[in-house]
Amino acid sequence: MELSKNYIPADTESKWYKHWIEKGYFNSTPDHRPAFTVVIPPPNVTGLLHMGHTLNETVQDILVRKARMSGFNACWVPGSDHASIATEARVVNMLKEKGIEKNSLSRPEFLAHAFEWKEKYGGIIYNQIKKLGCSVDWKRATFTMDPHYYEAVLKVFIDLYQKGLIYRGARMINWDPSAKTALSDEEVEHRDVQGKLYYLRYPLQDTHGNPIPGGISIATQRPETIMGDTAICVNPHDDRYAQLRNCFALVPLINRRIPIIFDEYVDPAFGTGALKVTPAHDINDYNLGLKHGLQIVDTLNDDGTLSPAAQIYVGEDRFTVRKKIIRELEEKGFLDKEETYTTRIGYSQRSGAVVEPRISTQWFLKMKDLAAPALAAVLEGRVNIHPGEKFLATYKYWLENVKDWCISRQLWWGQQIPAWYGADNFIFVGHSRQEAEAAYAAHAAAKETHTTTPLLQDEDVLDTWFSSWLWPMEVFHGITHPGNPEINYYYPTTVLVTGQDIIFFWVSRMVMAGLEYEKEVPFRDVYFTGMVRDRQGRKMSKSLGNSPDLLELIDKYGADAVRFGIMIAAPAGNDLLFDEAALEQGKFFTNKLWNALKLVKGWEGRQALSQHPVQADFAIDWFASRLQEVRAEVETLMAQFRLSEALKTIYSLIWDDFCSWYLEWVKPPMNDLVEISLVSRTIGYFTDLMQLLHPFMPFITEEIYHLLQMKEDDLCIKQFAPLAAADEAALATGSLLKHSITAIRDARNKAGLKPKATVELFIHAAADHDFTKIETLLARQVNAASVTHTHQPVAGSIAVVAGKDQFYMQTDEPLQQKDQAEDLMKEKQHLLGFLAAVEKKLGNEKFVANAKPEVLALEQKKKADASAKLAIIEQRLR
RNA sequence: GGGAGUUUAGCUCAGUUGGUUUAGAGCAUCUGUCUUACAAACAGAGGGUCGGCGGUUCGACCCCGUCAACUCCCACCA
Repeated sequence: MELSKNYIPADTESKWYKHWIEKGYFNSTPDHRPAFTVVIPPPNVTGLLHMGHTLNETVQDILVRKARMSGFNACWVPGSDHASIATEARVVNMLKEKGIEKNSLSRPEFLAHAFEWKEKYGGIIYNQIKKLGCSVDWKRATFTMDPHYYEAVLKVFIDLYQKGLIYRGARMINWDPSAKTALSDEEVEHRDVQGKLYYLRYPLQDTHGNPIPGGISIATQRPETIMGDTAICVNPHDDRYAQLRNCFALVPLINRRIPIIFDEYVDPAFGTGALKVTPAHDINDYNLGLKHGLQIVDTLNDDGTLSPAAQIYVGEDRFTVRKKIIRELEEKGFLDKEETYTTRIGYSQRSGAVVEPRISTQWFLKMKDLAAPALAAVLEGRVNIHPGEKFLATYKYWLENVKDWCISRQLWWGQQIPAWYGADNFIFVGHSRQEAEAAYAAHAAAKETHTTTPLLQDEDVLDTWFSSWLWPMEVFHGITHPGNPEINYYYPTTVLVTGQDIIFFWVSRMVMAGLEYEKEVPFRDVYFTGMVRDRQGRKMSKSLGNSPDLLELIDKYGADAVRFGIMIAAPAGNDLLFDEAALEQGKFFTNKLWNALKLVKGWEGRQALSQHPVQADFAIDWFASRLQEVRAEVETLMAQFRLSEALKTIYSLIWDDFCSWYLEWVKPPMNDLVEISLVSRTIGYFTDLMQLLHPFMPFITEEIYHLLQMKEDDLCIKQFAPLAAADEAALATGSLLKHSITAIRDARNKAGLKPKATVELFIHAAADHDFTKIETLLARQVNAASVTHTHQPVAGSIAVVAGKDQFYMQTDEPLQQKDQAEDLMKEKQHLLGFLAAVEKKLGNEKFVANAKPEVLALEQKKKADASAKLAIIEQRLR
């Protein structure tokens, strides 16, 4: 057996992963046990796991493994999302590289290419999830375009349509000219951009059509949209423009006559106080247009080029036109000036293109009635958000001000909208073409029309989130087969772990869908992980190149170290600053575990009965209690989702308590025989520690567990024994022992004793301190030839005051006591000051009157302890 | 513009209803040591006026006010 390893080798990792699957540990079927259900936030099917996913997946695996080991029927459902826009964009690019244009293909042909792509790249994500050790139930893997899922999405669409919640309407929407699709507000990212503000001079005409000299100057960032202007707007209280009532302006270059309108919306202080109104290309202008009954001139095509309505520059790209038109305006004297200006521009989150506000016919979902119960569920605590208050306000605000959801997308990759259109404004929404045709025929019969216009299905697909919001239900077929045993058993899920950035896209909408279709929230707890940033605090992004490759990291450090590194630095809900140094620490930790294993395994060949009758007894008792004490702490921390702290606690238990204290206390001298019970007890503790650590670092713990037990069918991943009570007295004595050893070592160092120098130790212990159990251990740890209790200072010795105890040491080696008097004086000063403060406090009537009894008792005890210590010090100084 | 959050050692963070915390941990730094599981270790050391100011209190990292810096979300003025 090779024990000196850096970290667990990759083949061992995959060996255990396979073994767990074979033994069925990841599988779940409904049974008598309570369920612990987690559904994975499905990653984009063609994506790669980035560090944000790694964090999320690790957190979920920790919770799931912990629950499984605690006796729950743990079920973690994996899956992936078809991610309509992002995936379609990638498929289109892939086809373009092959020289195939999307619009040269039929819809089925394109979908065939897309599914082929999905088969090829969809496995990458799953492979990464495996490498990370995620204990998901692979049999349940779901894709949001699986046949049953597809059906569920349509069913919900039809149902909501029939309930009157879905409607078709013309709206100003966010248009992505690159993907040629509408985007929801949430899919638009606003970024500050240095732009230019152009001041254009529009000629004016009075009510009779005569020119008014001078014209009017108007500021705009988008000179290419002037052909869509249908009014000039000024503030009615702006004296500068009061005389322009009923006058007209002429759009430069095309000389279209447009009215001057008055509205308080315009801020007189901004720009020139006059605004050009382009209802087709700006949401605010659109609203103004509605209010004032303005004409709408749409000067753009769906790909961002100018339409014939623009009259000039037709067919040229909007940004090219901007450059050209400015030149022309300048040449023709319409440009007054230009200035630099910082503005916020909307970008498509999916394609990166600059979003164009545009009027278009889309499908919408009314949100108001769905939002109210979803808000109530959270406010009433039926869904608990972690960490606490932080996201509650945002969630509340969004739901209270929710707008209707634009759910149609002009794409092919996704669930095609089950709506059919015929002549005579016939619209049918239903499950199949047959149904639609029957309805169409009936419609025609009723109207007595004999049209030959064919029935056409809506070309658009539904927004990806319109499928994702059913995720916690449909992974258990809850929509397609309501009330089936699985949905009844697993729903609501226990906890959702996701990034805080999709609280609106996904979390709130899942709550809505869950309440609508299961009459119950989809999850009890939501744990929001922070954003993963690099060590300079920058977002991880492809463009910065600061997002490390997960598989490379696993290759370099091992999956356990990656999980350790990412968890140790991830405070709940706060951003995580990713630093490879933390992964290194994880690797060092695994190394420490190997070394401890090496020590314990080394004992196996030299066991004997009763070689160390007394010496290790206390240590063994103490560690049993210490282990239970920390397990209880870890339970509490994990119940509060304070995973990072739980890991730190376990880390310290293993490194400090187990390795540095316990193993040192019980370790027999080299080549000595080892008592059998010590070996078995130590192995017992070690395996317990492995089980405690297992949710965080599954591979190494399983491997070490196996090497300690050497039993094929006994795995670390199994259920963990229930918590036992800790012996308080043993814990207190253990602290006393640690404390004493530290204090004595400290004094030895200060006295300049050699590390191996032997001393004689005299203890003057406080009344409530019992050293009898630990004297032998203490003596060994500090190289004391003998330990004696004394009631007198020992002449010519080194004295240590530690707490209420004092230790004296005598040695044959020369002592260097030079610093001692100084140290004691310092401590005396400090104690005097402290005592004065306590006495002042106890002398304060108001304090004594108001303080709780236990606080008062504490102060009394502090005073007594400090006085006792002071007495000892004074005795020494004399 | 509106809202939320953060600010404690060089870095990342703890600090639980204000009272043994004259503020703790890990990492990093420095100094020793290859000591019999472990130099990927062990033994030491240095490092903070708890963002600034003011207030409440016998007592404030903790409560209140104010200012500052940073982060995020929402809305968005041409």
